[in-house]
Amino acid sequence: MTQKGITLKDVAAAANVSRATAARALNSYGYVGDETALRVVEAAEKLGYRANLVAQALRSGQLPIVGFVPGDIQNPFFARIAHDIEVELRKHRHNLLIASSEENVEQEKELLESLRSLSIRGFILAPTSATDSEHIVQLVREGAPVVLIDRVVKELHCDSVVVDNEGGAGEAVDYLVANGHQRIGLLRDESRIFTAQERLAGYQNSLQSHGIALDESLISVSRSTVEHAVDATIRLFSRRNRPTALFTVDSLMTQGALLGLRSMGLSIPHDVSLVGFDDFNLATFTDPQITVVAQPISEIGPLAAKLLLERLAGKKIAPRHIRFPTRLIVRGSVARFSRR
Amino acid sequence: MTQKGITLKDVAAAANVSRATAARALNSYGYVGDETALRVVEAAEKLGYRANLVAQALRSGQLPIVGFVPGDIQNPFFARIAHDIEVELRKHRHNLLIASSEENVEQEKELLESLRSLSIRGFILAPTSATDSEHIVQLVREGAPVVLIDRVVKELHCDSVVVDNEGGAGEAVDYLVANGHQRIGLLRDESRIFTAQERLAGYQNSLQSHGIALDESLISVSRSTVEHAVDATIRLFSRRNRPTALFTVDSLMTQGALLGLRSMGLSIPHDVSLVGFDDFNLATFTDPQITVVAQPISEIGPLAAKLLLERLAGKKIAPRHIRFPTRLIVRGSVARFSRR
DNA sequence: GGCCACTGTGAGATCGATCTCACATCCGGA
DNA sequence: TCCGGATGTGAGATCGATCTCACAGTGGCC
Repeated sequence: MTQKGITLKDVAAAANVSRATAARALNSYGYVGDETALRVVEAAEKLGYRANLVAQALRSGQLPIVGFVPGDIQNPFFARIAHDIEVELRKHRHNLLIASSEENVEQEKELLESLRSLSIRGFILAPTSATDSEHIVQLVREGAPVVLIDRVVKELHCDSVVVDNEGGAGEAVDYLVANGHQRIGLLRDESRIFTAQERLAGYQNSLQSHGIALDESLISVSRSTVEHAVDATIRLFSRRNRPTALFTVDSLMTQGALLGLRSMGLSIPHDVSLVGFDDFNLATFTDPQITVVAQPISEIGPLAAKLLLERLAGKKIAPRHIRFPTRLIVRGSVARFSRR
Repeated sequence: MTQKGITLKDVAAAANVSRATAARALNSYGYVGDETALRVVEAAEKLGYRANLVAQALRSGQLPIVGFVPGDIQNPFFARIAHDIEVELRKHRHNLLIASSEENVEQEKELLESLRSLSIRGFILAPTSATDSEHIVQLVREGAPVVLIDRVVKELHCDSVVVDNEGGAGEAVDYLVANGHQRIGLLRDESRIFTAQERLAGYQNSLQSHGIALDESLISVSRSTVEHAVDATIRLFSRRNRPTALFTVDSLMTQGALLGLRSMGLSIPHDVSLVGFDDFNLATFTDPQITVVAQPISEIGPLAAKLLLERLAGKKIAPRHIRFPTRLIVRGSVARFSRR
């Protein structure tokens, strides 16, 4: 019903040769007479023969499929990366199977389990947890090619492509300090995630290097969704001695902050200065436009795909850990702070 | 290297039975002694046996994978749908393989070809072209389960899930007319795409029903990207007798219009009123917020997945064509027009 | 007592592509 | 003239799970 079912056998019969010879002719290996080869190729064409990849996979043990497990495919960051990976894989006749972990470790484990029994060739993975990673370690130990993106897992010997979260966050805070801010709020997500930890560290380091004491009450934690970030923002700015500036650790939280501040009647940058991590299309549509730390998002996917394809091709070298620099894009959401 | 390689044979050996019996015990069919079954299950567990899906697929002719071919995963509309489909499929132990056509018919053809040789079970497809569809017709004719979303192809006998584009566009234009607008511009993408045609028709019908003559010079065509839409907007509003209101056919074009109008110093809704098709998160971040025709996006993916799964389960009924209504969300981007 | 239905199990075939091995030819050089 | 290597081709095995068929017990019933 599903497959028309023109198999190699049919082609061989049509060309009056054995299956072995037909295979040789079509895949050009071994000895085949010119005339025979031609006959086979023509028969294949006439019948519309397409090799059954599943059968090939059974022999070779591998399907031409790569699994991508992002935190959330709806996040434009991952959607972009998925797209780029797919383009790269297509060049090598591989397909991309996307299974979103929804930032849930248990789901991540289940997904990897199920992808493994599919004989998938390799994995590109944004691990949900920086610590609960035994399942990934196991995967790598068994020899499955794995490339980590966006986030890294300690003690894991595989390629990774990440961004300089600490440096980027530091640069953002430096910029706020340079504009006279001292009470700088931080809106961040749960620390389980690797990037959150690094960005927090960047924030702390920057403050410290400027001799500004860390004030825990300026840090607000929430889940990484627009809705939760709105609440966290309101909480943060409802206290008496509120921050004069805010740094948000990802684009969803930046959006939440924007909405939260607006609902409180606080204007940017007059009342509050704002810098967000991760550029997003919305940032240039607001008034004022939002100053952000941009990630080189267009490079992450293609590079991750390339690293993985090299592994698939059998490259045996030490794991490579690529870390891209970030870039501060100054727009209009930061104002100089002067004691009022 | 990739698979540890515990096969049914190993389990059978460990349990001291034949492969056939082991299979019976694990899949519970046919006759197996209670004790034997227990022994097999225990052996399987101890060895950590997982059935090789590729081998199963070779026999059954089908992998537990569904292919999704959207116009572009980076489009939040499709990203959301992809996510919803995936969730639905996961409940039935199926995986989702995403291959973006990038709105290119040739690429769409190639992708479908390559997915077919993968023995994929079914397809959810947003066809790039309303007319060049022989390849899809062919697919359906061969019995492959196909569900079309967002767009429909004429003369194609398969399930589809779309939105009332014509009605939605009509409602948007009605609303503008009700606010006193007569010179209503249209920013639309290439007509090859089904939704574009329908939305254009809605625009035309609405004007006609209000006795407003169609003015071709008020219609601007561009590719559906923010950048192209910016240019098209500027072109449209540079002419002497410019529109007092604008209707944009998708969210990318709405964004382009926003940027284009801003760059020309035209303010919304003072100088130009705006209604867009398709709600998008940015719409509530702008000032004023944008009035849009919203699609019930959260229902499309799950329904498409359900229809497909029913087909996979063997349901043999006439193709179902679901068309969801749209909803006008009035925000602040439309002002009453009074002759100045 | 004998026959049949029901249970339980294993040998081998099957899915489709590919690979190994064996068997033919054919040719040139010794 | 004979031999070894280079060519060309096919039969059959293989990958792993599953299914068909055959076979062997066991029990019940006439």
